[in-house]
Amino acid sequence: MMGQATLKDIAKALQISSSTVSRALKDYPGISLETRKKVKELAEKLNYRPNAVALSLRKNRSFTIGVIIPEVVHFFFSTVISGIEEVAINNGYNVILCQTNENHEREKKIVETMISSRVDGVLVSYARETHTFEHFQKMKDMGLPVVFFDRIPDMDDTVNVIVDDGKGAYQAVKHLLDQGYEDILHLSGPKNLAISKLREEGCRKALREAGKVLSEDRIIECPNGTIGESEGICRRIFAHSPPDAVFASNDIAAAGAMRAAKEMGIKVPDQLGVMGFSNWQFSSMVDPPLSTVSQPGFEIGEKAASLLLEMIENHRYIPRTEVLETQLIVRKSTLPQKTGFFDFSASGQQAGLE
Amino acid sequence: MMGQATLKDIAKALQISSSTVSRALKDYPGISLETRKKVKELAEKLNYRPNAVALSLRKNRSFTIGVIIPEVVHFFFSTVISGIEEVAINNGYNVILCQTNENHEREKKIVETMISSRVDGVLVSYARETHTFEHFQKMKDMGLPVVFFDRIPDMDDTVNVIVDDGKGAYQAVKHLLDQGYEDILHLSGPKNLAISKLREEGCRKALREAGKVLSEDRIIECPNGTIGESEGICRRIFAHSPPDAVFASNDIAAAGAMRAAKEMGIKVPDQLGVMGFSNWQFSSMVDPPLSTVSQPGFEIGEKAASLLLEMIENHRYIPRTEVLETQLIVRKSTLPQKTGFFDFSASGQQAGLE
DNA sequence: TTGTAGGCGTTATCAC
DNA sequence: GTGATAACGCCTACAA
Repeated sequence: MMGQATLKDIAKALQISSSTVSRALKDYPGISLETRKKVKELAEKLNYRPNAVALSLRKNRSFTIGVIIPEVVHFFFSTVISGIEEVAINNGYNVILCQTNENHEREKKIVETMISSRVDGVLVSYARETHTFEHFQKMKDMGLPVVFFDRIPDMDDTVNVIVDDGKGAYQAVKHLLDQGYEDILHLSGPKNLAISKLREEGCRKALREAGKVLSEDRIIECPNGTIGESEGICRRIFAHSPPDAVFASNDIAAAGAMRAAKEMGIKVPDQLGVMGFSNWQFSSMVDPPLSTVSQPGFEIGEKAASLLLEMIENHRYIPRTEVLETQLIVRKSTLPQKTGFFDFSASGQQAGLE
Repeated sequence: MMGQATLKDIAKALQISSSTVSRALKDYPGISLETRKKVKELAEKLNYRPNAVALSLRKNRSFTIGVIIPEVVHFFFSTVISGIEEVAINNGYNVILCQTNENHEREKKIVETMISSRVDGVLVSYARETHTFEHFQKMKDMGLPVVFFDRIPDMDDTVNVIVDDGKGAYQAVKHLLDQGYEDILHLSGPKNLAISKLREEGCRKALREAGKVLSEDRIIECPNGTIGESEGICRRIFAHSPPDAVFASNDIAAAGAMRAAKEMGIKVPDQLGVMGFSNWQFSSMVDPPLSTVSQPGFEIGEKAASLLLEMIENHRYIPRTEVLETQLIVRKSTLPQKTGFFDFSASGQQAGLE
């Protein structure tokens, strides 16, 4: 058991040169049938597998892409990864995965190891803590292809893939208004993420069109994004000035609002409409099922990976931002009795999963 | 932009040999302070990063471990990955991630690329479709360290990390019986997975101790593990011979049972107790919150990765199976009124998350 | 204190 | 048809 067999091993055993072995295995022209046969048989017998590391070194291409994300346990990110993986594997690439846990220092270290590992390109959704982008700039300056998804940085000439958060939020809030809800509380995400701003903006726009304004005390930041956080916040607000609907920047926050409502005896959806964002797996399972805005995670991953492979193979790229559409998912949490449970007339909605 | 700087580049620019550069950068003894300084400055300026690929080739060590799992979107697996990553990154290893999507052919291909990539070791939870293990045996025969987790194969001398599924199931069913439920329906997982058998066995044992038997029509397989599947199955069964409790092999199936019950006007937990397995993220958010058995996913990942690194660094190993404990999580779905909502007396339970 | 040479596994190039 | 050689980037005996 002296490790993996190499071309040299086969060559030595067969008393031929390793270049011949290499050619025989790849069916190059100009190798006698007999040699080819002998080589292939021995290779099979010795369980020969080409050494990808040696190949990487020689070709200066690792056929590996790096993925930097906050956390795999987020349903959204795990679907994105599936999309990335699908494209990668179909094109002969491996995926190296690193999680920042939303930590900036860790992110910087990860960038270093990505560079060292000589990945052919990197897909990034940066950490919540990240406000400066020199580490990513460095990769770009080295000529390493980078595609940002979901969270896009304040940098020049990047390639990005996002969903139309503004429009998604707009549709969500418009739906709430269409259902007759009037006083909307917006639970927003971390202020430093562009997606938070865009969702807030979409929310404002829908209200504006209805002749309303989102007053400052009707928009509350949920920086941590835990269910406990939003539950606490909602409980306080429901106690002194209850809204009649909540539009949360993500489903977890929405679930917190539902919990608070339940504990305080506020009926969802009749006394309070609740709308989330992201369509987490649990959203269709809570009671009442949660209306939300679905983001095409798998497609984002596919798109981002495709763009990256394109950049890698073409050695050049056009800076741009690809915007994918969200989809409003209307469930029971925003369908008060008065408009009827099965009234799906408002706008392009669709029933829940499965 | 001629790619990454190499030792040679620095050497040439400084008119010294690349071995000197190498030594200077690593603070080897016997390099003049002056040289060292010059080298380090230039390295910094050129943004030099050691080429991990070259290192891998030379040392015959890639400092990369492979992870083969069915799907990242499963909450359980994503927590396992987090545990693996944590250990890996803290020990200077990268993680290559591949999903089988429960597909056997894909799994075999993945094993090939893992071998080609010269990963230093592999962590595996194999596909549901997989019934033969030659591909894993091949890795083992090549001397490639492998650790199996959660789903362990029928192979000799392997290293495994699992949870005590039998005991977890036993505790779960015992709790149901303690609560006064009598007629228990078991929704089991795919029959070919050892975990399914163990959970079923634990279920039987608890019943046996209570002087009952699990009759054949009270154990139903849910091979796909979707919510729709179990919902359909339960609806049929509830219609002609309703049990008073369901013990599902996973939370998704349990959620399906709850849905079926809700649609048929069966009250959970008073008319039907529902117990899941795995403690998915959504389990605490459904209504009523779902009792379940939590598996320490993160710890499984940590343990499996630690064992693997140990095997890698020691070049030898002792076949064994590490068994981690599950934890019964009692929530409202198995606490009928008659025993009181806050009666946590039965056995070592604990309240839900957050 | 520094340089030289060889090799990790592969393949492209040139030579016979 | 086949072989020898060099090169990818790095490290490390061994030499000087």
